[in-house]
Amino acid sequence: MVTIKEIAREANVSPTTVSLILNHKSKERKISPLTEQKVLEIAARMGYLPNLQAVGLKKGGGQFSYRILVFWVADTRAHTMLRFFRGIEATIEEDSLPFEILLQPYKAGALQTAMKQELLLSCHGVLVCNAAEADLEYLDANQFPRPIILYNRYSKKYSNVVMDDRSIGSIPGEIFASHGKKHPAVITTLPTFSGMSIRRNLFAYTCRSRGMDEPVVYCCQPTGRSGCETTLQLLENHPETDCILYMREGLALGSLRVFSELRIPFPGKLEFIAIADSALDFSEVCIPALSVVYLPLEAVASECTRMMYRQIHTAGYKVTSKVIPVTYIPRESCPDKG
Amino acid sequence: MVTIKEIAREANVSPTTVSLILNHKSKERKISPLTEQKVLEIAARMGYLPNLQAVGLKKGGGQFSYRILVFWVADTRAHTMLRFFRGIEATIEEDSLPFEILLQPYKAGALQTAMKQELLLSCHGVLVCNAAEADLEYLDANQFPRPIILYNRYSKKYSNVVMDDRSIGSIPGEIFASHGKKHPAVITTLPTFSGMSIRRNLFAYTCRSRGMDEPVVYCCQPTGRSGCETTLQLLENHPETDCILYMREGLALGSLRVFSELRIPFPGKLEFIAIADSALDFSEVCIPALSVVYLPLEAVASECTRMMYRQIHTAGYKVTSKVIPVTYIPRESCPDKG
DNA sequence: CTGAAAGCGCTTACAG
DNA sequence: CTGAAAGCGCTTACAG
Repeated sequence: MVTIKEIAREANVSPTTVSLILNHKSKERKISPLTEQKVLEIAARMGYLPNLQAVGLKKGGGQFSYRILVFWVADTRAHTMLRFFRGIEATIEEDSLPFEILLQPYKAGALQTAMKQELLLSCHGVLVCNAAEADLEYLDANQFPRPIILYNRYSKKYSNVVMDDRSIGSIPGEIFASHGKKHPAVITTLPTFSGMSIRRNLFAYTCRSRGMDEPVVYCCQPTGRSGCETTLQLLENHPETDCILYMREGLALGSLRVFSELRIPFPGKLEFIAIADSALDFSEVCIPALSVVYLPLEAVASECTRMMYRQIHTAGYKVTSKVIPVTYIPRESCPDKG
Repeated sequence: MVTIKEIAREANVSPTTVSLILNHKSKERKISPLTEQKVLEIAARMGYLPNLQAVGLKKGGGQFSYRILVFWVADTRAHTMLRFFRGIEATIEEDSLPFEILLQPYKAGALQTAMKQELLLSCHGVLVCNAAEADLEYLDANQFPRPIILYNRYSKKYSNVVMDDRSIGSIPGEIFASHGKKHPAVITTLPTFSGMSIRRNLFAYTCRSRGMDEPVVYCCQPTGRSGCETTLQLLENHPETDCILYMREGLALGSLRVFSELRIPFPGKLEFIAIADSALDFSEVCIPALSVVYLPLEAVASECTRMMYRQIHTAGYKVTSKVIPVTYIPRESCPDKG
């Protein structure tokens, strides 16, 4: 990076003069227009950019806040992250935390590439979201200069906040069982983290232990259209299906068209529940309105934020894990029985 | 902020020792455990936090990238911002730009509060999104130390990238007219920026000039539920309505329940078009699938990003304005006529 | 086991 | 109109 000094040398003036000119103080300090012109030209030619750290160190004096780096995967889970972020923002405001949130996108499984040493040093704390198994292994195998908290991933080494994956899976199972259902199905995307498998396993386990069939599992792309097509396949291949668990809200929303076209009534023989990971307020007005296991993303975000504050402030803060409970919201797709 | 020096004084050791201890180098440098303990304790008690700017200045040597601050309003427009962000990320990757994107939420109309001098100095460029009128006035009335680009707002003072608001309004008008519609309606939220008014005005203008009625306008909250209720009211009060423009996609999605319950068929007498500002891929599978004026958020983001790069790199870069065209996508709610 | 000193890149009070 | 020098808070090679 070119510095003010190099420009000064090139222009045959002092660093002081260069600094003044670059900060638009030529007028008030009466720098000659010629000098100004020359310096500006050279700065542009050399591609000068201020070193923000030096500027900050000199001007800011102290700092105003803690910088938190949030690593998140920029893929279809974007809607989820949105609620998560709003949860962080809300908590920062609520607790008047001096936090500055910096987003750092990364590719699933490539956390290692994104977690540069210099990047870590430029923040006070790190929140890792959506870590894949490979990412967790990387975290486990290395030491880092700043405190790290995991969102929705289990860990022995790092503090973490998770949702109650077991309940997320068992609740729909219990409900379908109590409604006398026998032939369950699951529509899911490829699992992106272990929690998804836990949810599915607990659903299957609950179904079995309540005397239902082993759930039929259909896997699709994370789009509404794919949810739609997959649901159609499921119903063609397994017409006996009487209850469906959608592992993502978007898949359930996509499927509505199928139910409408096949004239499947709600309430009726078929019931379904979706795990609602999105920010859509649309699930309550669609037809049928979705029964959902509502993921408490804001609560998780809030806990992550507060845990981070404690972690940064408390020397020798111990690894802690917090499980946030989930809510079930019955609506038309699986109405409560009196 | 407490510094390493102050801790050193308090602990009766040198700053060097404190630095070593705080950087977990006690072992390799054989600092006595007593000293370590003492310093750690004092640091914790005094609430020490490293000054990242100083750390960065010393360690990083140079910098690795340009830091861009994105001011955005954390409200219901969150979905829009999501697509916008992905557009930025995609362009950064595509062009291999050395950009670091920092999100700075702010409240509509309170940009002034968020735009602290120290914050601006800590970045290389600023992208202001969702500015309200008051925010634009603030920007116009003041000078800033870093280049500023406006997203989707017109300005004489700052470079900006806007969507073609006139077409966004006129396209639906032209289409309804060509389908022989006579009684248009608009369902909107309160306008949050001048572009929304332009869209509405152009729609009304197009309707009038094509011999249709003046559009009936209904205003609602930015939720699916409110869109649903408002549509019901509209149809009760104005049963003659034969075409509707929804100013937000979420309002149209919310209204689907009404059409279904009133057994209004598509295709049929009634047609509607939505301005699609969201990231939902759901509009193509809902019933009826939505005809939309699709806002080119990714293209806008891409242009903002590239413009920022030029702005930062080119001394004396002039104020430029770029208009991004929109696309119309016909679907079931307003099918194309042969 | 510990410390004095140099220096990262900038800004600014002061001197000329 | 311009420059020499101090200093922001840290890290680290070097000396002891």
